[in-house]
Amino acid sequence: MNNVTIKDIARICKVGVSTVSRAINNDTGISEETRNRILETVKKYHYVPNTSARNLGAAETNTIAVLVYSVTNIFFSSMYGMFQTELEKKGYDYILHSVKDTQDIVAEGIRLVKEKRLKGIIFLGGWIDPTKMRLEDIPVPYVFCTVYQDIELPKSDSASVGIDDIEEGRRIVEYLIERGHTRIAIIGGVEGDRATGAGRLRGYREALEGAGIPVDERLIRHMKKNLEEFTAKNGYAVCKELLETGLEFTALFCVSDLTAVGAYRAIYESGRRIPDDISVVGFDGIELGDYIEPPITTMHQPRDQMVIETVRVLTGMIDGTSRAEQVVLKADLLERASTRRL
Amino acid sequence: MNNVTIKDIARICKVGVSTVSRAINNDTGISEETRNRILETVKKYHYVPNTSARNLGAAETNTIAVLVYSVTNIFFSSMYGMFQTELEKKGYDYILHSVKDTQDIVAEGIRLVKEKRLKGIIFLGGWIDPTKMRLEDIPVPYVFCTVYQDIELPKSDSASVGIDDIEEGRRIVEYLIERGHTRIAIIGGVEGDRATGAGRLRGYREALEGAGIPVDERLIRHMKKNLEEFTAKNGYAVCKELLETGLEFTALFCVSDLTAVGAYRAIYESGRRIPDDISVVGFDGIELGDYIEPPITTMHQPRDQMVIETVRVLTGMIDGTSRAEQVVLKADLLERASTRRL
DNA sequence: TAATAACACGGAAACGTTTCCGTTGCAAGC
DNA sequence: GCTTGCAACGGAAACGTTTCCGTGTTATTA
Repeated sequence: MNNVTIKDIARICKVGVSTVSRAINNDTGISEETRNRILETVKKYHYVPNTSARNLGAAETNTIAVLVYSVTNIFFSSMYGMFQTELEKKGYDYILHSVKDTQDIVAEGIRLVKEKRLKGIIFLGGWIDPTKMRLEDIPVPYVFCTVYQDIELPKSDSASVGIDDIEEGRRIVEYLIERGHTRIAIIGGVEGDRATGAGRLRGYREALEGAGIPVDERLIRHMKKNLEEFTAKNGYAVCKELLETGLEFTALFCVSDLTAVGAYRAIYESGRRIPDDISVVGFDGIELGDYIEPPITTMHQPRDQMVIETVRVLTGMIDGTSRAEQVVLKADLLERASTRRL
Repeated sequence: MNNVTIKDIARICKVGVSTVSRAINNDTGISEETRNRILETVKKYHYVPNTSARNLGAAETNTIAVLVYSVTNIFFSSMYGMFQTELEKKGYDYILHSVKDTQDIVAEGIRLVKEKRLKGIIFLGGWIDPTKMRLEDIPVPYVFCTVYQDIELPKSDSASVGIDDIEEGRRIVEYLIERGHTRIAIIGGVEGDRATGAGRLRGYREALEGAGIPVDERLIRHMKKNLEEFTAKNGYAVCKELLETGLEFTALFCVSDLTAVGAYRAIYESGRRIPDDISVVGFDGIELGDYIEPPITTMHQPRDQMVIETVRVLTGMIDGTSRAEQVVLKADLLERASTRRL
C-alpha cells in the first residue's frame, strides 16, 4: 500500500541511499555493476522518485512553466504538446498553467517561481503587453512566445520569440492592394490594447499609406472587450456590425483566422459571397483555415519553429550559454481561395 | 535574492514555525491577534510557501491531475479552463498532463500518483478503452470523463461521466431517417477501437436496423490510424475516399464535428453541395459548428456540466462522502442547416 | 616499496514544510 | 487551594530526496 522509497531500495540492495540516488540519476562515482543491480530492483519494485522530495532536496529544480491566458484558444493549445515534447527532450519538467487575468500574469509568475521553484517561465500569448508588467521582479529567466514586437516600446532586454506583426500585417494588406483593393476593412484586437492585434493594425495602416490610399477610420473595427478575444463569436459580432453600417468595402482583414471564421458567417448571413463580394484574409494559419469554405488566405505563423526557438532561447539563458535575444521569425503567406482580383 | 522561508517569518514575528504554519493554513490553536500579525508580515515580505516542502511535509497532498491524450483537440482543450476553475473552487491543486500514447495511460497515471502524490485522477477523453487498462493498479480515486459507455463491457465499478454514445448516436441517425434518408454513410473512429466512435457507430446500426433499412457495410468508413483521430484532416481524407468510391448516399454522419469540417471540404471539392446533395450531421457541438457554412446539425455534449459532474464525483470519492458512480448526461440535438428533408 | 591518486560507496546534513507532543499560563470547578 | 481543562504556543521529528564529506579499497606512479 505504502509507496516504496529510496530507502527501501537501498535496504533491498544492501547499499546506501546515496548510491541509489547516484544510480537513478546517472551520476558518476558508481560502478556499472551496482548501477544495473539497483536499476533492476527499481524496476522490480516499481520505485518512482517523489518529485516533491526531489525538488526540495536538490539545490535547484528542473521545472519550466508555460503561462498562458487564452488556454482554450486553438492557436495556443495546439502548441502545448510541442512544448512538452521539446522541454522533455532537454530534460526539463513542464507545467502548463493558465491565468485568468491578463493583468496579474507577472504576479502569478512570481508566485509560481517561489511555490514551485521554477527555473524558467514561458509566457505564451500575443496579448501580453510588456509595458504593463513589472518584469524586473521576475527572478528567473523568461521568454515571451508569440509576443507583439512593438518598436515603440522602450528597448527591452526581455527575450522573445515571435513574428513581426507590423511587417506581416503590412504584407498581407499589400497583397490585397496588389489585387486592386482599396476599400479594405479590418477587424483588429481590443481597442487600446498594445498587443498582437495592435501590431497588425499598424501594418494595415502602413500598407494603405504606402500605397497612397486614404485610411477610412470607419472601416477599422475592434473586438468587443466583454467577449473573449480572437474567437469566432467575437468575429461574427463585430463583422455583423460592420456590415450593417452599409459602408462600402471589397476586402476584409481579420487579424486572426478564428475571427475570420466568425466573419465568414456574418458575411454569408448578409447574403454576400466570398470572395465574389468580399475578399477575406486571416492571420495565424491554423489548420482549420484550410477546411472552411472557401479556404482562407492567411499569414501562417510557424508555430513549431516558435516552440523550438522559445525552448532553445530559454534553456540557453538557464544554462548561461546564451543571453536573452529577440527572435523574429518570418510568416508565410498562404494563398488560398478567399480573395479575388478586382 | 534567496527566497524568504517560514523560518524567516517566524524569526521576524518572534514566534515558532509551527505558529506561522497555523496562521497561513487557517488552523486552530492560534489567537486572532498573532494570526493577523503573522499574515501581515507574510504579505510584507512576499512570503509564498514552497509547494514541494508542503507536499512532502503534509500527510497528503491536495493535487488532482487531468490526464488527456488529445491535448490539442479543441473538444477537450475547451474544458481545461473549466476544470481549473471547478477544482480550485473546491480547494484542489490542478495539474494538466498530456500522454503521448493511449496504451500506457494507466501506467502514466500510476507514475504520476507516486511522483506527485496525487489524490485523484481525471482521465479525459472518449478514446479510452477501460478493458485494456489495469485499473485495479491505480491507488487513488479516478473518474473517466467523456468516456464511452459500452454495455458489452464487464460491469465496471469505475466512476465515469459522459453521454450514452450508442443512444445519442442512434438519435441523430434517426433524425436523418425521419427526414427520408435511407442511404446514410458514416465516418467513425479508428477501426477495431472500442472507444467513443464505436459507440456512435453502434447507434448508427441500431437506428438503421430499427427502421428496417439494410446496413451497407461499404458506407461505413473509419478514421486512419496513422493520423491523429478526430481531426479535420482525417475527416477530409476519409470522406474523399468515400466519395471516390462512387457509392450513392444522401446523408453523412460524422462522429465528431471536427471530422465533419474536413468532410465538408471533401464534399465541396467533389462539386457537391450541403445539404442539397448531401446532408451532413456531426457530433460534439463545438462552437465552431455554428460558424461553418452551412452551420452543422449536431449532438451537443454538455461539456460544462460534464466538468462539474466529474469534479463532484471525484471529490466525493476522495472525501469518502460518496461512492463511484456512472453519470450519464443527455446530449442536445442542435438542429441547424446542414440537412434537408428528402 | 611507499606514497598518491582515483574510485566506489556510506553517513549525515540539508531542503521547507506539517504535525505531533510537550509546556506554559490562566480560568473554572470542586 | 488544589486539581482539571483549555487555549496558545514552541520544539522537534518526519516527509524522501540530493549532496557534501569522509573512508576504505584498489590502481598508478615515483
